[in-house]
Amino acid sequence: MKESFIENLNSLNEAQRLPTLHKDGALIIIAGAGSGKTRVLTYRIAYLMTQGVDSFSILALTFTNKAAREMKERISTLVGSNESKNLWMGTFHSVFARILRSESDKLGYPSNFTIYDAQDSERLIRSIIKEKGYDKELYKSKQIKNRISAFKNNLITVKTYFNDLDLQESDKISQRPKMGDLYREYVDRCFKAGAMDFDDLLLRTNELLNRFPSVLAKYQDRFKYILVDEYQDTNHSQYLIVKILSDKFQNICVVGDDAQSIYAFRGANINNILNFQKDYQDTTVYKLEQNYRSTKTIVSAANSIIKHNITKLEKNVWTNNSDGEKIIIQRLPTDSDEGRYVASSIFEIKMNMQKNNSDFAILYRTNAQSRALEDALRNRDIQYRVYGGVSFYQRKEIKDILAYLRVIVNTKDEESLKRIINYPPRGIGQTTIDKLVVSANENNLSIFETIQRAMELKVPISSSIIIKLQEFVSLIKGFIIFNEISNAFEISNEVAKKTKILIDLKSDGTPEGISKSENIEELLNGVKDFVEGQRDLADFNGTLSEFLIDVALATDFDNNKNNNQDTVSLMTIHLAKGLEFPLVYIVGMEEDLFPSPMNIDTRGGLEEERRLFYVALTRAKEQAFLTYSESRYRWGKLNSCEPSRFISEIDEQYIINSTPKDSYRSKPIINTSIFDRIPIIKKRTLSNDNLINNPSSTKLLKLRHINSLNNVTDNSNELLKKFKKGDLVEHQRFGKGKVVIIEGIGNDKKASIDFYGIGVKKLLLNFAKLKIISNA
DNA sequence: TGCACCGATGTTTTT
DNA sequence: CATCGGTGCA
Repeated sequence: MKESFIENLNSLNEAQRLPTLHKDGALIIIAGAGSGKTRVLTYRIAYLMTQGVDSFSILALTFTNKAAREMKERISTLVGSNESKNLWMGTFHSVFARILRSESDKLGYPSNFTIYDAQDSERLIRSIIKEKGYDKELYKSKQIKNRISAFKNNLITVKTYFNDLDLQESDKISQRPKMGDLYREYVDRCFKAGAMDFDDLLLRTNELLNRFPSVLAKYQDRFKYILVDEYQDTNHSQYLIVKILSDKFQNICVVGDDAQSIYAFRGANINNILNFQKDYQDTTVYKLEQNYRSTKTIVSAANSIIKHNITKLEKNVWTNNSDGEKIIIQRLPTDSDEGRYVASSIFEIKMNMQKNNSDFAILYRTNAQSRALEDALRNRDIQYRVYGGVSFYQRKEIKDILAYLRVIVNTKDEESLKRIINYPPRGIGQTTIDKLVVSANENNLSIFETIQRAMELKVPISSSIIIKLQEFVSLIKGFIIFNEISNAFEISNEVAKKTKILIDLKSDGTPEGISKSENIEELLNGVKDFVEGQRDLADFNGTLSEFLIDVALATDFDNNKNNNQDTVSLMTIHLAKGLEFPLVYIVGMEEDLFPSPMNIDTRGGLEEERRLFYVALTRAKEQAFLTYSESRYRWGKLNSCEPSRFISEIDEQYIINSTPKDSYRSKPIINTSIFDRIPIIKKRTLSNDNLINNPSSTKLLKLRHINSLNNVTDNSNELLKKFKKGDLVEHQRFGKGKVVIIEGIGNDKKASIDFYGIGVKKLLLNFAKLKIISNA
């Protein structure tokens, strides 16, 4: 084992090997994009273990659970799975949720505390605002939630808030004098519900470590070596946890890249990495500057972008890789054209260069942009997977089942209880729930207790409804008993069956119902996998409460369904951090979108957007494509757009700016995609000498030919083909209107029509009863 | 109380 | 455009 590991060490370069073999003390590794920082972390942990450090004493904090899992796998191949079994690796949130779980009694929490996700928190805040009768225009639940989150991430407790006149003053100025009350009530209600939100997992950990010296000593002694990945994205709360835990041994290794700090909006403090040397005396600073991931073109282009930022650590990222292809910049008329362009381009590159779907990623600034891309990929029969967005666990039907499970584990969980008390409908309406909430708060009881004691508490509810409530209580109590003798899978199955949720959805006949029931079945499979997967782990039993913690902190990447399928990846740039793909499309390169308009008023905000662009571009190994549209649907309305300022910040020698003919903008888009008419890399063949010798570019020359073979046949009836932009039409219900745009193909062809006095409607031409009055 | 429909409203980014 | 909350009727 050891010999082969030493051999492996030789595969590291000098800059990587030095921090890898640096055993004790504080070290910071400034790692440029693609410089192999994960490798250094992995090898360093393995090295520590070969030096006699027990894996039990190592804590590694990563940014995603997926990163932790992968790293752990690699370590176990290096040193053996038995040796690495006890490593503590995971995100801040999941590691400290685990610790809190075993120490929660000290803080007055049940060990089965519920973890509220962002949606739960917001719902609770909304209902508090409503109960208190505050103006919901002034107190927007989302804003309140963000503010509370910011308080927590900066360790401003309710008490601190009320001791801080400046804070209170600033809320008064912004017309929210009740902010403090809301904050207090929210914290109170979470506590009563036995619930922690995401920020609590960090805040309460700080509380735990600061208030209980024995607990602190226990974990300080245990974690003799601490490693933190993506240190540039830690917030103040996380920073303090790391600081206090590492205080005893000071064996702390942080890895990060200030140029890739992109989470300021959730409290990430770039100063944590900039000031690391001040926090630990005798810090050794290492820099990884050689990029192994990308072509010279990508690396240089990315450098030319980040150069525009003032706040940064100096470093010089370089590569020995080949020049590679230039970055293609493509302008398009609309967002659906953008989708078609990307889909066609992927299709053709796949054909000509023997690429798999999984070699491609499409990155965007906002989740909402995925739709047009998905439509286009589906039309081309290209398999894809969208990461993030509304994740699996946030779907209504999933959250409903999970709400049952959460109540079973913790009956105080208010949000979950409200969710299921009348689902499926059992005659318990909003008024009843409101009365229960009021009574529960008056008597300092949970809603579940209040229901059971409704009579003696004299809650003004009719006896017939009380009976219904009792039935609900018995149902839940039955589940609780069942759960005591079952694993997570058995109880989940029982809930889905007994409540009839699964069967009702399945038999309602609608496609939505079917798909929902399938999702629930998938959830059940997931629980099963969880139970089976945990079996060999010593400190896990596959219980429901373990599963719920896992689920609350799971992201899309952790959902291992379809993981081995060959799909194009679609995700936001944020989610793409840490990943790499041979071919990357960055779409929506427009002002008012990227950079986000919310972030352009301050230098710091704009610089963060620029770092985001830097992250996006440096995901690409071989080639990057940037696209922007001249118009885009937003909130159902067509808006015109300008190219992003970031495009002009890229050094011109690295790009090919493909500008379509002026004429094609005005042409109606009918029957064929415009990309069947316009060769994708048209400009390349004309203007770029040094690409001619490149074997891959000769392959690309054939693209035009393939294009013509790939026209999509339009099987819609003849009449439908006649509609075009500008036509005056009449609809049975909406009256007269003008065709604004036509999109889609075949039976999917749609027309957006501006009806007089009604507005723009999008109609499926196959179904809409439309008559042409006059042609454009 | 439940359900169907309507209109208002909102989009950064996520653990 | 999609979701959500509110309203009004059975």
